[in-house]
Amino acid sequence: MVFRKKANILDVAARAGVSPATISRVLNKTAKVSPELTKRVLTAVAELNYTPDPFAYGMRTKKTRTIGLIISDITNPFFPEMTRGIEDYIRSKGYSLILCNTGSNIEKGKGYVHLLVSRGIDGIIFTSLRIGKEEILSVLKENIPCILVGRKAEGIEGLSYIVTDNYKGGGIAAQYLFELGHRRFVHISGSLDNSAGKERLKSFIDTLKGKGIKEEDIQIIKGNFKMEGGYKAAKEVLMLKPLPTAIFFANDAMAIGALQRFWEERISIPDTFSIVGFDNIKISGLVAPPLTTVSQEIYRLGELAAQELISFIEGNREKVRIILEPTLVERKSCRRI
Amino acid sequence: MVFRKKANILDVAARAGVSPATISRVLNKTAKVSPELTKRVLTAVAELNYTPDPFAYGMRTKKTRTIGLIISDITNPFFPEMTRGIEDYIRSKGYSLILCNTGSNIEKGKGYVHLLVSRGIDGIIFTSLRIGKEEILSVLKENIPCILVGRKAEGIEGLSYIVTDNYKGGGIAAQYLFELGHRRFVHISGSLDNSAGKERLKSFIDTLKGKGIKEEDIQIIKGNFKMEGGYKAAKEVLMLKPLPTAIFFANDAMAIGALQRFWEERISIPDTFSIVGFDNIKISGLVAPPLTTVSQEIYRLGELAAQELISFIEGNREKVRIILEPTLVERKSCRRI
DNA sequence: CTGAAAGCGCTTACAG
DNA sequence: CTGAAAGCGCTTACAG
Repeated sequence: MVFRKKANILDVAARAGVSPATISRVLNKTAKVSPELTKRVLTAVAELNYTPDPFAYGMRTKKTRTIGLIISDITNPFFPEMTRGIEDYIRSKGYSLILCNTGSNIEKGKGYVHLLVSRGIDGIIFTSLRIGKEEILSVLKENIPCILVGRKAEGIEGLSYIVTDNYKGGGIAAQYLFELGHRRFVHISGSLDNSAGKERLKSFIDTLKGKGIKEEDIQIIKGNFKMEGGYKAAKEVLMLKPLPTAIFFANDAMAIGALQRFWEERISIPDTFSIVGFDNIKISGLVAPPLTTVSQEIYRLGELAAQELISFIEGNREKVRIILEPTLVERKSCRRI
Repeated sequence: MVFRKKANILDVAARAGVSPATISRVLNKTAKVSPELTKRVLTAVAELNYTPDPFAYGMRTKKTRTIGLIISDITNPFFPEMTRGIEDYIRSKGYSLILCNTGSNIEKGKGYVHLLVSRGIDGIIFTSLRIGKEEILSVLKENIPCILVGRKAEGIEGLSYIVTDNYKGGGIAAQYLFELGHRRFVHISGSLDNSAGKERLKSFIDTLKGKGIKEEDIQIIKGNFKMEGGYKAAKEVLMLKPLPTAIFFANDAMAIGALQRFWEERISIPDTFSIVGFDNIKISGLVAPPLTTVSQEIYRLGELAAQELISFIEGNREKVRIILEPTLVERKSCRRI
């Protein structure tokens, strides 16, 4: 192939014997063009291997067909599954994904928001409100489509969200453990600055109390949704009095961290403790023992978020709140007592 | 805040009482501007909350400050760690990352390459050659900076790469297992269409033969680097005759899948088999038993790839081959016999 | 259905 | 050191 400068719309127009406007119209399907001209345009495009300049296009239309995803850390196993759901969907619609890891750092998060906006992305998917409500509000005010996944948009009226019914999920865990005969519980909570952590905690307690369990038999250890947090919490569990027989972790990552600690301490699961997690991340089925957990459709969560965001981008203005149902996935980390 | 149209460079110029060229020059530091004017420009920029239009900028400079990363699947735990290394680095340089999951589908991979190129990204990070050499060659020919991470660019002269010394890594596994007293081995290989899989296999065999182990005591089962592959391979291991005492998995994901299978079959590790993995992904330390593995610096691999790519983008033209050293991380999945 | 022309918002020779 | 002006490659009223 001879080296040749990239063709522009004028080259194609000349070759096809039409005006650049016509080229634009057939490529963007933005107006009717006669079959005759359409054909000439298409062959000229093919012959010159023409691809429209994305900058010029963007300058006119203000569209990048790019969306931003802001997460804390792609290394947290929850996020890859969700990210995959998002990326697969938007790709099918011709969009690309810009990935941003804040490391849970608020300033870094704000920096990403500005970066994305200054790059002219078409929309943003948030996974946390920790960036600050004012920040998100200001993006919304600029009319940039946004959506929140995995938690409710508490305190931000105009923000759409997609979540799993976390309140119901916590209840499922409580119910299951109770039916297995357990009467002394601990909950290792997630971070409590978001609806997911709060609802899992609250419903676990509510449900158990509803069954007549006393307050002192429902102990709480504050966690943070991270593996290391679970690892640390496991140690604290061992010092509890009275010792519980059942542990509900606010997510699988913490449960897996705890499993590790128990393994090190030669504490056998589920013989000593019955354990229930939350999320059903991929590896939960691969640890020993395989983890019983309240399952969220993580991939689906991402997919739906992407779908709604693109619907906003393409003109829909209705605020949306989608709530997915959690289900129990029974594996081997619990026993009847 | 009153709603106001976004300011453009003319607005700022008017406000500062200078020409748009001067605005451009101070913002891009592309020529000396007197302190006096610089100051006026800066305050006008601040007052109008001006951010340059990324499209107009791109149209003139042909730079997007965006790079593309093409991987098979972010859900494979190796990739998040690498991706994080990449993203952290490029972010610090003002670049953004577009994430592309091919699902190991060649056509989809090619589609991503075209998409990225048509979007005018500044560079591409590849993690596999499976997309097709012609494809990659054609990108290289368009003078778009590229780099390959995690495998050697076999058969593509002009492509720089960053890898771990996989040949040495396989040898480390062999040596370690041999010293523990093992004399009958299986290797569960990775996919063999890339240097990583091939070298880990070859050096394992070479090293063992060098110690006098007979061919029939070094069995090979073909794997694919995926968890499910390891799960399946574990079953095949059980039917081998003679039964090996040591298994070297070409990566941790497969080892973890196998651990799961062994757990289900009530086969105790390391009592029945000693197991060594490769990669040292985060969860390897969190399975039971914690996995002994040949460690790659995964995050560092990503970081270096990003660094070299940006150095290409910024003008460096020298081809680069960086080889990182693997090390053994001893945990609990092996025993002396 | 089609084309001529304006204009999107910048950067960068060019001239001084 | 600074500005006037051309031009990057498109899209989209406007006119016919």
